[in-house]
Amino acid sequence: MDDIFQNIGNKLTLSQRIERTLENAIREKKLVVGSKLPTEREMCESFGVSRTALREALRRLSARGLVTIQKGSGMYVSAINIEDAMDTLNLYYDLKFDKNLLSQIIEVRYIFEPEIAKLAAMNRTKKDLDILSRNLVKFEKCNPDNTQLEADLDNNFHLAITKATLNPIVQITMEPIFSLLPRMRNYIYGNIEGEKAHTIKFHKDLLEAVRK
Amino acid sequence: MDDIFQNIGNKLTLSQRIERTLENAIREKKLVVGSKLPTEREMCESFGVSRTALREALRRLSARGLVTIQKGSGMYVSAINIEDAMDTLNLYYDLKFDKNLLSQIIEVRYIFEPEIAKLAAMNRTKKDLDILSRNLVKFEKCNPDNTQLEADLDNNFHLAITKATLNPIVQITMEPIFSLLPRMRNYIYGNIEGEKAHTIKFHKDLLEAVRK
DNA sequence: TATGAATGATGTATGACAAATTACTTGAAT
DNA sequence: ATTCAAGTAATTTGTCATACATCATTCATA
Repeated sequence: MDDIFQNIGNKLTLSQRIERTLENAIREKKLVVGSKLPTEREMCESFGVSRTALREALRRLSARGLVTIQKGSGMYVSAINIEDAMDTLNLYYDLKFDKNLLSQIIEVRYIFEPEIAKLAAMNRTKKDLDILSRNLVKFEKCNPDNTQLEADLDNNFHLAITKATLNPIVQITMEPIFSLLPRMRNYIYGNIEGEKAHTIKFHKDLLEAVRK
Repeated sequence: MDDIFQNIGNKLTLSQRIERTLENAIREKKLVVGSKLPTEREMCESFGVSRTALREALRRLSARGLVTIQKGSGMYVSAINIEDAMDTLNLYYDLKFDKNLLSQIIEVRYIFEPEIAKLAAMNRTKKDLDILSRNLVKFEKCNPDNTQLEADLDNNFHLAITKATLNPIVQITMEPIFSLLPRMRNYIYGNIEGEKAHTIKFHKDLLEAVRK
């Protein structure tokens, strides 16, 4: 056990230690969401660090969505909203995007969505059904050349189903996958023969599943 | 349409504009993953900004996992790894954690995992089955008081199934949900009568599904 | 080859000023 | 005397400049 020689070089920088300290305080709810942080000057004093180090720590926290900074006003603890939380995930998919990923995403959608539809069927309201069937009609009527509108309708259809489940986790889980749809458009439409008819059938099946 | 009076006050700070410029360059692959960025001094000159503004932009980017900074060496464009991508999502779940969320997560797992098992059944190897059945034996033998080991085994079981699907999207999608398991331990074990027996049955069913 | 100095990179500290917001003071009108 | 408004002062974050510390790499030298 030569643990003696390990674990030396990974010491954090000062600003990273400040970042963690503040992050932990937020995680442990010692700093309440919405509350105003002390001013830079005050925090520099209490931490005993320079403005440089403190500011860089706060830049990191704001980039991650934990604090909001308003020039001239102050810095506030902010609740991480879903959009920000998924931003990173979207970026990840963005950078990894290739044809291989495409087929895998389609696979995931085809195995998950029927289950989502079942869950939606248990919690749906009449309004949800109206939204879905109206969307389907529009999609069928839609001019095949208007790929933008088609993609939007398609995307909205699936989002409407996830919302009908009343389970936010489903929404958070699926939305990054749906968000890839616009980028996949060029691959799907035009490239694959009979794709639209196939999509319509898939949507009809889903709608039927949600109805029952 | 009084759009005339909107959209004035939201101009970005200098460091935020630098951040976006670099982010776009990375998204558009003008900056390749793994490549070394110019030094601070060089970028300050070409952007025509101070070191402060540039550094704060790079702090944001590093916090989001887009660049890695090594003291004394330099700054590098880094591939966002899954762990970092999910860090934000985990933080989001962490701060939102309550009993309501708990039941929703369980719901998601119970509707998704059988489908994942089906997909795994099509791509599994014999080795995958061995891992799963060995895990199941360990889990049954495990001392009920050792909640840590139980949770780890449980977690590993589900991770092994997702890996057997050979679809990384499944893994990325499910891992934040699985990662909540350790935090849910106190709620699940001890609080719910017969939970372990129920879990074992669930695992057996999944294993059977993967086998077929 | 191995040691250590020199160089170059990022990390931190300090002081100054710019820009935006907030708080306060002052003044006039009721 | 009270209320409201405008303008000013104070506060706070944003940017710049400079200096030095700390770590990593390079290179010269023994």
